[in-house]
Amino acid sequence: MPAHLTLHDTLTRTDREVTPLDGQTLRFYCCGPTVYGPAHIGNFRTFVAQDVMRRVVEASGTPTLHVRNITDVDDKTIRDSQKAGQSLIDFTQSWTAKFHTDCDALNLLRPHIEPSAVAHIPQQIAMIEKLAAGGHAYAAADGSVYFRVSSFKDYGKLSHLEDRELRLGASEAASATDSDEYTKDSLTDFALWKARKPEDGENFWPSPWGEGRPGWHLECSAMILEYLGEDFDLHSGGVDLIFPHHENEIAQSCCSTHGKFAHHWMHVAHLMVDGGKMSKSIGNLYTLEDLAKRGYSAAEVRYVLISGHYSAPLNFTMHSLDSARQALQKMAKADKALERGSPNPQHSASDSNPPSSSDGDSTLRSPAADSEVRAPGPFSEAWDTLLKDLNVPGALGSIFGTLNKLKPAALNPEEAAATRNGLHFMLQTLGIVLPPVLEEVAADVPPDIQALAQQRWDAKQAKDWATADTLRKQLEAAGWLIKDSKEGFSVVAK
RNA sequence: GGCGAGGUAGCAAAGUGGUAAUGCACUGGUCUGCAAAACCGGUAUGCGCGGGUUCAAUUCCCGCCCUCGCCUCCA
Repeated sequence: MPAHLTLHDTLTRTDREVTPLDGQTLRFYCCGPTVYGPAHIGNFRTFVAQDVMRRVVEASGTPTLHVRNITDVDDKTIRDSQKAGQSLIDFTQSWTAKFHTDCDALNLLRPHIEPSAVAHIPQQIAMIEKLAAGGHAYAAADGSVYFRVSSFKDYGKLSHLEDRELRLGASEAASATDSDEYTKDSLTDFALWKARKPEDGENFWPSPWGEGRPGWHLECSAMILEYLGEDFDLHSGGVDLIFPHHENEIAQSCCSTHGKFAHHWMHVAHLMVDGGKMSKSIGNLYTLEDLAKRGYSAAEVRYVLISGHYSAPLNFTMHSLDSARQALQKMAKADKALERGSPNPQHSASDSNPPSSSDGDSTLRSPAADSEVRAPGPFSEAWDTLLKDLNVPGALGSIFGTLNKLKPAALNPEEAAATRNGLHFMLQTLGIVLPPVLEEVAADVPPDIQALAQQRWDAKQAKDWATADTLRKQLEAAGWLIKDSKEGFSVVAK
């Protein structure tokens, strides 16, 4: 199989091969969540795309070092922890735990390192000192420290805003009247260290410039230096982070080291809901919990999130979740047919795993559990498609196309086994966990329904079609479907 | 105003200089007493609009319209 993934690079605006600088391990950094509430599916779109990227790299034989931060100190975490009457640490830790629960449900591989901002204050202060020594930072009268954007000639290269003119829009007009902002030499300068304010409460740290807290952009630069060094393979985040966050990271890092910083930039487009942007006021900011209440599993959500190319906006709807459910069923059925057709079918995973969307991934059937899943087999077209800028929707289409062509039920044992291995390779790479096939047995059929169904079966055996049909309609009206087979019948919720 | 992404069947979404994957939905058939499942088919002469280049464009070029994002802390 082809060796390397090709990914679009935001900086050079070209598709480039993703290969490790050190020839061994792909080291990459993802901007993580700010933990002041549950993450929504838009946030998760980015994390899922990054997860697929990592899985593809690993599936192609390259180990990874995945670092993703937890932002646990900023205006929102401080504000909301105070509202909740909790310490910042307690507050952010509980939301971090929730984040992890959601990540597990979505079958996201845990980053190898997940550093938090408050745990790296000294590293951040050290970086500011370096910047100040190099003439890139200056302290304002109130004790805040700013980065002098004019001191970095490459500022704006990533976002291609180098020759932009600052327009004084509404938000800027507002911030310009903020006393904080008056202390900056230039409107474009950004905070490295924010002086302590009364509303910060207990949340401040000592520094050479007085008490305060680090600016948001700084944590990523400092933690990248700590765990990945001066330059590393790839940096990723949502498109909205290109400016100013990533631009500022580049400025901080390049000016405080001699490194080249990230060699590749991957940005994930936003998720839209019902054709528009998500917003709290519209009430379309869904969390996994919201969707679980509507009966949708995290696996179904994941499928929807990967069903559009990461670089293009994706429209999320309830119908897309229904569609995902059916698509997963289709895959699961194909998998089952392949399993039946394979020689020495192993213990049927689908039999041993209860249908559950709320359990952690450990109890779900994961192709990752199969030991010899290493090659795409008949799905090489899908695999090749995936390697071209992570074309997941193209790969999914190819997988179905291949399944349609192969007719899983008609393969000989060897072909079935090989096909199943290939399918699992692809599923594992996409992080798709197949659901149990919805069939026959419905555990919680009420006794009266069961009795009616039995009557219908008896009538059918007596070839009393009229009675049988009447009873079937009666059951359907009550919300139950009858499915007959040669041996008997089953009742399924409509 | 600047920068960026996108406009492909009812919905979603790939893709290509040579006439449109795939999933959902819908629909015809086989099978079934009838259904369900399964299997075999069908469903965009068309890819935002108008020009241009070309033997040939949805795919390249130009112009225009529309949607979305970013333009200081939002994945």
